[in-house]
Amino acid sequence: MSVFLGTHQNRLDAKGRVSIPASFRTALRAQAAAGESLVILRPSHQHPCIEAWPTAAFAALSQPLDRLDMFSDDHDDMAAALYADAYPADSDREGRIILPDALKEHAGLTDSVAFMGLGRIFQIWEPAAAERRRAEARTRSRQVALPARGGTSSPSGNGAATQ
Amino acid sequence: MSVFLGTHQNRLDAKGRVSIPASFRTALRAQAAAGESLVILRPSHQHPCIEAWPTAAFAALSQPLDRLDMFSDDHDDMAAALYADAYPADSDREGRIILPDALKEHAGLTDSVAFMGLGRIFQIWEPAAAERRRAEARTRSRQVALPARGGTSSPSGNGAATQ
DNA sequence: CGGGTTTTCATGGGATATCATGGGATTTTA
DNA sequence: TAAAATCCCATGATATCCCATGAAAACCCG
Repeated sequence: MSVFLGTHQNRLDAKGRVSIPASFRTALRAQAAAGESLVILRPSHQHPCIEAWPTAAFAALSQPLDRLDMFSDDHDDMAAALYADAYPADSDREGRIILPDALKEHAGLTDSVAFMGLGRIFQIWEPAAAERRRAEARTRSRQVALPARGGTSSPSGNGAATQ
Repeated sequence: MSVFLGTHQNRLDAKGRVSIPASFRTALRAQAAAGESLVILRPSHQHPCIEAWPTAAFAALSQPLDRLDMFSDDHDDMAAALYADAYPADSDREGRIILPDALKEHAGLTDSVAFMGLGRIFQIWEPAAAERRRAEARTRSRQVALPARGGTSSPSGNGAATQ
């Protein structure tokens, strides 16, 4: 079920803390098991933003690794791609997290932060970049639907898709 | 099944609340599962108005995403287009909701609000804009009806859900 | 079918809880 | 030892919850 909806803007304070929006916080807490981190943060490979994964969803990403020989190059490559840039984050009592400097730089964050819900995960953006990204996604998502008409492309059936 | 019919006008009050018309409320409540939001609000991609989706209908929109590779650009675009501008809303005991500022601005809402039923969903408009839109739709639907002589356009109003 | 009663609806307001923001003290880490 | 992280507390704004009221709609009875 989708849980992260909408785009919410909060401030990054002088101590480098930012409040996770309450609805995202509630959704993360509902999914986090005892002793787990609240959320896993990693740089997006597609955009100048941070991806935020509930811990269970992130763990599910690593399941294909289990099928690889632990000493193979494939295993090593995937493990590096998955784990080496990922950071766990827990919030303080007020629901704030601290973002690692490398991730802040990747996303170009300075004083305000936009939390963009994508259903199963959310992304953390510089607010103006987030606005541009949403506009781009609206445009591109129309184009996604159209070329799949004849069923020739591998994303099947999304002529039915949407908006 | 319940459908959203008619156009109803209510006031946006000083606290930013507006009553969902009783018939729409009844239809939404009939469809909402326990623990679900009553309705999902998102900006229309075609008109200066807000689209209001029963949560189940909105969830159905996301099913095509499941068929895309989660790490593909197409998936990311559609997830952003679908979720990043969508906000869940629950009503208070009197059946009122609060509209997010971004959506109010998109629809140009100030003090009155028009709820326009479109069958499976409804739209929320500034009342004068709603009136102009209904007039335009009447004109355009006549034009559509004429070439559809062979019954090509009569299959289901799936135009309702899209931009 | 009309009049009276009851119920529902939309609107308004106040109290309380939550949220986001800010700051200081203490502890941990490099 | 200094910087960073964590913990704790406070506050204004907003959302949520609760209650009231007049108008309109629905209902009932003769």
